[in-house]
Amino acid sequence: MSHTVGIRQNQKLRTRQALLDAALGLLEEQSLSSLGLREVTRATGITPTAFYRHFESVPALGVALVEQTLGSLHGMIGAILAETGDSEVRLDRSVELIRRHVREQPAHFRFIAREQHGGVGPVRDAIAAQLRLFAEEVAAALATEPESEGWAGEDLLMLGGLYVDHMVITASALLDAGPAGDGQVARVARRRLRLIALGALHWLDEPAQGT
Amino acid sequence: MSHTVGIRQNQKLRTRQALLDAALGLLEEQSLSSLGLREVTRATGITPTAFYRHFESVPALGVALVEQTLGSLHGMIGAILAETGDSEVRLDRSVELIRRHVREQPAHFRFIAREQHGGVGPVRDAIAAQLRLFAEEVAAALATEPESEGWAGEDLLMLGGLYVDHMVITASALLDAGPAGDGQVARVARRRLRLIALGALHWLDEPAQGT
DNA sequence: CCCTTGAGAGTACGAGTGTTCACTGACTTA
DNA sequence: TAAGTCAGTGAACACTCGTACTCTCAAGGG
Repeated sequence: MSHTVGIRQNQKLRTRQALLDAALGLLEEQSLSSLGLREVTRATGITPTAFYRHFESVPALGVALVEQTLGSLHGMIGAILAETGDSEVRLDRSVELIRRHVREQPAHFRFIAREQHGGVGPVRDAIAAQLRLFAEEVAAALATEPESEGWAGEDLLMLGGLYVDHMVITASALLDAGPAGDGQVARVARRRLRLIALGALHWLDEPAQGT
Repeated sequence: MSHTVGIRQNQKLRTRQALLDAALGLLEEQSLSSLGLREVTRATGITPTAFYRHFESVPALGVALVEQTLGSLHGMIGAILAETGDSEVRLDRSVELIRRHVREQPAHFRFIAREQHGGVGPVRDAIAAQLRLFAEEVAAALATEPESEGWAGEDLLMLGGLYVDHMVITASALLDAGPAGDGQVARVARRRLRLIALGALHWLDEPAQGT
């Protein structure tokens, strides 16, 4: 039939995914700018030349990896913020959710943390674009809540970015701590978020002044 | 005389510094894990072999670079926090100070931002150690202020770390924005810090609960 | 059923890598 | 001033790297 995916196309996708997986594994202990094309293909089990059938370069593979890693997390934000309940409880849930994700897929988070400021321009840009998107999603979610009444759009985006940046910091700290010591990290992360939420609660107490 | 530095020792220090400077320059567009020993010596103007007279490896050079870069900033924190005046004014001064430093030595800050989560373990550790030291210095400075009365030591450290992490984020954002667009970045950074300070102000409003 | 397509193999090339070695020659010190 | 120290040299080692070729051969459309 015409609509079947096709054995061939299917196999190509599997190889492509194998390349991405192998690269992610290798990136646990080095950064993208030092990752060799041959190294990736060797770990995948294909010839160096075959790499070009899937990506035009290693940076291009990096960008694909960013989109696959962060793209799958977009639903998460809505899910957290849609939860009803005390903001305190919600923050605790958020931290716990991050901890679980970091435990389950450490390599993905390490990759993002590492390449966010890494040496490969296109990958940095791809990550920055995704994180900006996250910040906007958080800002949009916050806007629907009663506590955000009277907030300027710019300030909502500022707060969204603040939360997103902290999620990244937290993920990175959890990675560094490892499964053994991430309890303490999560504890501090909760307090940090609580302090920020407290600041947001009193943001409109006095009229904004200055710049 | 016996106490003169000596032409020889002096020249050695100059070459060592030339290696550090050359490396820093090369690291503006790549990360340490992809920086070659030959590349550095070529930019310095010495033979690859001579590198070993100064550092035992490229990662070791990276660690030296961290200490030189962050070590020189330790005085800064005390200077800012010792300032009297409104906390609002003080935060603005802090952001302005960072902006000036980033403008003057962009390569240093880019290096730290890049290698904080980079692929070279010893360098990551060196940066983490320095930043932890900064957080402790900030916490100690905060402890001397009347607003911090009643704060637990752990929470002071949490707040210190929060400030330090934000300084790093701000520096990185200033770099990405460039001299042209760093006004907007500084503006948002001020608001972020203001919100955090506001949260700290109300931290003791209600008794701490939970973990 | 044959013919086109395309993922992957295999080979080869020049360039770059970290590291070792014996060496030179200017500085230091006794 | 003679002996020793040591920063830097230059050649050679055994790699790895990205990329350009040609080639194979199974899948899929006419």
